[in-house]
Amino acid sequence: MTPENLELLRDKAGEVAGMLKLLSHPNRLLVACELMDGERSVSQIEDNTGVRQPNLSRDLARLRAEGLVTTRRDARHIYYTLADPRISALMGALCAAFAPDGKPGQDQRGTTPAESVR
Amino acid sequence: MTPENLELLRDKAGEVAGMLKLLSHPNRLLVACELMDGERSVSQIEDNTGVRQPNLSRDLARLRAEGLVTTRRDARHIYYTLADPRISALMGALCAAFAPDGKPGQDQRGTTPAESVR
DNA sequence: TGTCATTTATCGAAAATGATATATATCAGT
DNA sequence: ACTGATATATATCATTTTCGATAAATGACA
Repeated sequence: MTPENLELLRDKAGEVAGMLKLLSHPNRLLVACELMDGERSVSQIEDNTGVRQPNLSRDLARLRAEGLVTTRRDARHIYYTLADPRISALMGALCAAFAPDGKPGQDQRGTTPAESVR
Repeated sequence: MTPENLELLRDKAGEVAGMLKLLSHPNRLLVACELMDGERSVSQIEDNTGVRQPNLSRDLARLRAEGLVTTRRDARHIYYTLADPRISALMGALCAAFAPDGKPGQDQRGTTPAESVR
Protein backbone atom coordinates (compact mmCIF):
# COMPACT_ATOMS: atom_id res chain seq x y z
CA MET A 1 0.00 0.00 0.00
CA THR A 2 1.69 3.14 -1.22
CA PRO A 3 1.07 6.38 0.62
CA GLU A 4 -0.84 7.76 -2.37
CA ASN A 5 -3.14 4.77 -2.45
CA LEU A 6 -3.60 5.01 1.26
CA GLU A 7 -4.75 8.56 0.87
CA LEU A 8 -7.25 7.58 -1.81
CA LEU A 9 -8.49 4.79 0.39
CA ARG A 10 -8.92 7.17 3.28
CA ASP A 11 -10.88 9.55 1.09
CA LYS A 12 -13.19 6.80 0.02
CA ALA A 13 -13.52 5.60 3.57
CA GLY A 14 -14.47 9.10 4.65
CA GLU A 15 -17.20 9.24 2.05
CA VAL A 16 -18.64 5.86 2.92
CA ALA A 17 -18.32 6.48 6.64
CA GLY A 18 -20.22 9.72 6.19
CA MET A 19 -23.06 7.83 4.67
CA LEU A 20 -23.02 5.22 7.40
CA LYS A 21 -23.08 7.98 9.94
CA LEU A 22 -26.36 9.18 8.53
CA LEU A 23 -27.86 5.77 9.15
CA SER A 24 -26.16 5.29 12.48
CA HIS A 25 -28.89 6.83 14.55
CA PRO A 26 -32.05 4.87 15.32
CA ASN A 27 -34.32 7.68 14.21
CA ARG A 28 -32.68 8.19 10.84
CA LEU A 29 -32.39 4.47 10.30
CA LEU A 30 -36.11 4.10 10.92
CA VAL A 31 -36.78 6.91 8.51
CA ALA A 32 -34.72 5.20 5.83
CA CYS A 33 -36.53 1.92 6.54
CA GLU A 34 -39.83 3.66 6.19
CA LEU A 35 -38.84 5.17 2.86
CA MET A 36 -37.78 1.82 1.45
CA ASP A 37 -41.40 1.17 0.59
CA GLY A 38 -41.86 4.40 -1.29
CA GLU A 39 -42.44 8.05 -0.60
CA ARG A 40 -43.90 9.24 2.66
CA SER A 41 -45.00 12.58 4.01
CA VAL A 42 -43.37 13.96 7.13
CA SER A 43 -46.41 13.26 9.23
CA GLN A 44 -46.65 9.71 7.94
CA ILE A 45 -43.03 9.18 8.91
CA GLU A 46 -43.69 10.73 12.26
CA ASP A 47 -46.61 8.38 12.89
CA ASN A 48 -44.78 5.29 11.71
CA THR A 49 -41.53 5.88 13.53
CA GLY A 50 -42.53 7.73 16.66
CA VAL A 51 -39.82 10.31 16.11
CA ARG A 52 -40.84 13.69 17.44
CA GLN A 53 -41.58 16.14 14.77
CA PRO A 54 -38.91 18.85 15.18
CA ASN A 55 -36.20 16.24 15.61
CA LEU A 56 -37.52 14.35 12.65
CA SER A 57 -37.42 17.48 10.59
CA ARG A 58 -33.83 18.11 11.58
CA ASP A 59 -32.90 14.57 10.64
CA LEU A 60 -34.68 14.90 7.32
CA ALA A 61 -32.77 18.10 6.70
CA ARG A 62 -29.54 16.21 7.22
CA LEU A 63 -30.55 13.51 4.81
CA ARG A 64 -31.55 16.19 2.32
CA ALA A 65 -28.28 18.05 2.72
CA GLU A 66 -26.39 14.89 1.90
CA GLY A 67 -28.52 14.12 -1.10
CA LEU A 68 -29.94 10.91 0.27
CA VAL A 69 -33.53 11.96 -0.16
CA THR A 70 -35.53 14.24 -2.38
CA THR A 71 -38.78 15.98 -1.65
CA ARG A 72 -41.98 16.79 -3.42
CA ARG A 73 -44.55 19.19 -2.11
CA ASP A 74 -48.23 18.51 -2.45
CA ALA A 75 -50.29 21.25 -0.94
CA ARG A 76 -49.45 21.22 2.76
CA HIS A 77 -47.61 17.95 2.72
CA ILE A 78 -44.03 17.29 1.79
CA TYR A 79 -43.21 13.83 0.55
CA TYR A 80 -39.77 12.33 0.97
CA THR A 81 -38.20 9.70 -1.25
CA LEU A 82 -34.92 7.81 -1.11
CA ALA A 83 -32.74 9.35 -3.79
CA ASP A 84 -29.40 7.59 -3.62
CA PRO A 85 -29.35 4.08 -5.07
CA ARG A 86 -26.41 3.26 -2.86
CA ILE A 87 -28.59 3.90 0.17
CA SER A 88 -31.29 1.66 -1.18
CA ALA A 89 -28.73 -1.05 -1.80
CA LEU A 90 -27.30 -0.57 1.63
CA MET A 91 -30.68 -0.71 3.31
CA GLY A 92 -31.43 -3.89 1.41
CA ALA A 93 -28.18 -5.36 2.61
CA LEU A 94 -28.95 -4.33 6.15
CA CYS A 95 -32.32 -6.05 6.02
CA ALA A 96 -30.65 -9.12 4.61
CA ALA A 97 -27.92 -9.17 7.23
CA PHE A 98 -30.00 -8.30 10.26
CA ALA A 99 -33.45 -9.62 9.48
CA PRO A 100 -32.87 -12.54 7.11
CA ASP A 101 -36.45 -13.69 6.98
CA GLY A 102 -38.60 -10.71 6.75
CA LYS A 103 -39.30 -7.39 8.21
CA PRO A 104 -37.40 -6.12 11.16
CA GLY A 105 -39.69 -5.77 14.09
CA GLN A 106 -40.11 -9.43 14.66
CA ASP A 107 -36.72 -10.16 15.99
CA GLN A 108 -34.43 -12.66 14.55
CA ARG A 109 -32.87 -14.01 17.69
CA GLY A 110 -31.98 -17.65 17.62
CA THR A 111 -31.12 -17.52 13.97
CA THR A 112 -27.95 -19.47 13.61
CA PRO A 113 -25.74 -17.12 11.64
CA ALA A 114 -23.72 -18.52 8.81
CA GLU A 115 -20.10 -19.10 9.60
CA SER A 116 -18.05 -15.99 9.03
CA VAL A 117 -17.62 -15.60 5.33
CA ARG A 118 -14.43 -16.02 3.37
CA MET B 1 -48.10 -0.43 13.09
CA THR B 2 -49.22 -0.99 16.64
CA PRO B 3 -47.40 0.83 19.41
CA GLU B 4 -45.95 -2.45 20.71
CA ASN B 5 -44.55 -3.32 17.30
CA LEU B 6 -43.21 0.16 16.96
CA GLU B 7 -41.33 -0.28 20.18
CA LEU B 8 -39.83 -3.56 19.00
CA LEU B 9 -38.87 -1.92 15.77
CA ARG B 10 -37.19 0.91 17.61
CA ASP B 11 -35.25 -1.55 19.72
CA LYS B 12 -34.03 -3.35 16.65
CA ALA B 13 -33.19 -0.06 14.98
CA GLY B 14 -31.15 0.93 18.01
CA GLU B 15 -29.18 -2.28 17.84
CA VAL B 16 -28.47 -1.99 14.14
CA ALA B 17 -27.76 1.72 14.35
CA GLY B 18 -25.25 1.00 17.08
CA MET B 19 -23.40 -1.33 14.79
CA LEU B 20 -23.47 1.16 11.95
CA LYS B 21 -22.13 3.77 14.27
CA LEU B 22 -19.08 1.65 14.87
CA LEU B 23 -18.39 1.67 11.15
CA SER B 24 -19.33 5.29 10.68
CA HIS B 25 -15.90 6.69 11.28
CA PRO B 26 -13.24 6.49 8.56
CA ASN B 27 -10.66 5.03 10.88
CA ARG B 28 -12.84 2.22 12.15
CA LEU B 29 -14.19 1.56 8.70
CA LEU B 30 -10.66 1.18 7.40
CA VAL B 31 -9.87 -1.15 10.24
CA ALA B 32 -12.86 -3.31 9.37
CA CYS B 33 -11.83 -3.28 5.72
CA GLU B 34 -8.37 -4.36 6.67
CA LEU B 35 -9.70 -7.23 8.73
CA MET B 36 -11.87 -8.54 5.92
CA ASP B 37 -8.84 -10.34 4.56
CA GLY B 38 -8.08 -12.09 7.81
CA GLU B 39 -6.41 -11.37 11.08
CA ARG B 40 -3.96 -8.51 11.48
CA SER B 41 -1.72 -7.30 14.26
CA VAL B 42 -2.20 -3.81 15.60
CA SER B 43 0.97 -2.58 13.97
CA GLN B 44 -0.06 -4.07 10.65
CA ILE B 45 -3.34 -2.24 10.88
CA GLU B 46 -1.54 0.90 11.85
CA ASP B 47 0.74 0.65 8.82
CA ASN B 48 -2.04 -0.19 6.41
CA THR B 49 -4.51 2.43 7.54
CA GLY B 50 -2.35 5.28 8.77
CA VAL B 51 -4.37 5.59 11.95
CA ARG B 52 -2.26 6.81 14.83
CA GLN B 53 -1.54 4.19 17.40
CA PRO B 54 -3.30 5.48 20.51
CA ASN B 55 -6.41 6.37 18.55
CA LEU B 56 -6.29 3.07 16.76
CA SER B 57 -6.04 1.29 20.07
CA ARG B 58 -9.01 3.19 21.39
CA ASP B 59 -11.04 2.31 18.30
CA LEU B 60 -10.05 -1.33 18.59
CA ALA B 61 -11.14 -1.26 22.20
CA ARG B 62 -14.55 -0.05 21.10
CA LEU B 63 -14.86 -2.80 18.53
CA ARG B 64 -13.80 -5.31 21.16
CA ALA B 65 -16.29 -3.98 23.68
CA GLU B 66 -19.09 -4.46 21.19
CA GLY B 67 -17.97 -7.95 20.29
CA LEU B 68 -17.17 -7.15 16.68
CA VAL B 69 -13.62 -8.41 16.90
CA THR B 70 -11.66 -10.95 18.88
CA THR B 71 -7.99 -10.98 19.71
CA ARG B 72 -5.20 -13.46 19.94
CA ARG B 73 -1.84 -12.71 21.47
CA ASP B 74 1.34 -14.01 19.93
CA ALA B 75 4.36 -12.88 21.84
CA ARG B 76 4.44 -9.12 21.55
CA HIS B 77 1.78 -8.91 18.92
CA ILE B 78 -1.96 -8.93 19.30
CA TYR B 79 -3.92 -10.12 16.32
CA TYR B 80 -7.43 -8.90 15.65
CA THR B 81 -10.11 -10.80 13.75
CA LEU B 82 -13.62 -9.93 12.70
CA ALA B 83 -15.90 -11.88 15.01
CA ASP B 84 -19.44 -10.95 14.06
CA PRO B 85 -20.72 -12.54 10.87
CA ARG B 86 -23.17 -9.70 10.46
CA ILE B 87 -20.26 -7.31 10.22
CA SER B 88 -18.60 -9.43 7.58
CA ALA B 89 -21.85 -9.51 5.65
CA LEU B 90 -22.27 -5.80 6.03
CA MET B 91 -18.73 -5.06 4.91
CA GLY B 92 -19.28 -7.23 1.88
CA ALA B 93 -22.43 -5.32 1.08
CA LEU B 94 -20.62 -2.04 1.50
CA CYS B 95 -17.92 -3.10 -0.93
CA ALA B 96 -20.58 -4.18 -3.37
CA ALA B 97 -22.57 -0.98 -3.06
CA PHE B 98 -19.72 1.50 -3.01
CA ALA B 99 -16.94 -0.09 -5.00
CA PRO B 100 -18.72 -1.97 -7.78
CA ASP B 101 -15.67 -1.89 -10.00
CA GLY B 102 -13.47 -3.37 -7.39
CA LYS B 103 -11.57 -0.46 -6.10
CA PRO B 104 -10.94 0.69 -2.62
CA GLY B 105 -7.62 -0.87 -1.88
CA GLN B 106 -8.74 -3.59 -4.28
CA ASP B 107 -10.35 -6.30 -2.19
CA GLN B 108 -13.48 -7.64 -3.72
CA ARG B 109 -12.04 -11.06 -4.30
CA GLY B 110 -14.58 -13.41 -5.74
CA THR B 111 -17.27 -11.82 -3.65
CA THR B 112 -20.25 -12.17 -5.90
CA PRO B 113 -22.30 -9.51 -4.26
CA ALA B 114 -25.58 -10.97 -3.25
CA GLU B 115 -28.25 -9.38 -5.33
CA SER B 116 -29.64 -6.41 -3.57
CA VAL B 117 -32.46 -7.82 -1.54
CA ARG B 118 -34.45 -10.80 -0.54
C1' DT C 1 -57.33 35.35 10.29
C1' DG C 2 -56.66 30.75 11.93
C1' DT C 3 -55.16 26.22 11.37
C1' DC C 4 -52.37 22.52 9.67
C1' DA C 5 -47.76 20.84 8.09
C1' DT C 6 -43.15 21.58 8.32
C1' DT C 7 -38.88 23.98 9.29
C1' DT C 8 -35.55 26.60 11.91
C1' DA C 9 -33.44 28.34 16.25
C1' DT C 10 -31.68 27.68 20.73
C1' DC C 11 -30.10 25.44 24.96
C1' DG C 12 -27.79 22.12 27.72
C1' DA C 13 -25.96 17.59 28.36
C1' DA C 14 -23.48 13.86 26.49
C1' DA C 15 -20.48 11.65 23.29
C1' DA C 16 -16.76 11.59 19.75
C1' DT C 17 -12.29 12.92 18.18
C1' DG C 18 -7.26 14.15 17.53
C1' DA C 19 -3.36 14.91 20.04
C1' DT C 20 -0.25 14.00 23.67
C1' DA C 21 1.45 11.75 27.64
C1' DT C 22 1.93 7.76 30.30
C1' DA C 23 1.37 2.93 31.53
C1' DT C 24 1.63 -2.06 30.85
C1' DA C 25 3.29 -6.33 28.78
C1' DT C 26 6.65 -9.14 26.35
C1' DC C 27 11.00 -10.15 24.86
C1' DA C 28 16.37 -9.83 24.18
C1' DG C 29 20.71 -9.06 26.01
C1' DT C 30 23.51 -8.87 29.80
C1' DA D 1 17.13 -9.80 37.93
C1' DC D 2 18.00 -5.33 35.44
C1' DT D 3 17.85 -2.57 31.27
C1' DG D 4 16.25 -1.21 27.14
C1' DA D 5 13.42 -1.78 23.17
C1' DT D 6 9.08 -2.99 21.01
C1' DA D 7 3.97 -3.56 20.94
C1' DT D 8 -0.20 -2.21 22.71
C1' DA D 9 -3.32 -0.03 26.00
C1' DT D 10 -5.09 3.63 28.93
C1' DA D 11 -5.57 8.51 30.55
C1' DT D 12 -6.34 13.23 29.87
C1' DC D 13 -7.39 17.54 27.54
C1' DA D 14 -9.57 20.72 24.29
C1' DT D 15 -12.65 21.07 20.65
C1' DT D 16 -16.49 19.78 18.05
C1' DT D 17 -20.65 17.25 17.07
C1' DT D 18 -24.88 15.16 18.37
C1' DC D 19 -29.35 14.85 20.41
C1' DG D 20 -33.65 15.64 22.90
C1' DA D 21 -36.53 19.14 24.22
C1' DT D 22 -38.79 23.44 23.70
C1' DA D 23 -40.07 27.59 21.39
C1' DA D 24 -40.73 30.25 17.52
C1' DA D 25 -41.01 30.93 12.45
C1' DT D 26 -42.56 29.90 7.76
C1' DG D 27 -45.73 28.27 4.14
C1' DA D 28 -50.17 26.75 2.32
C1' DC D 29 -54.81 26.85 2.41
C1' DA D 30 -59.77 27.58 3.98
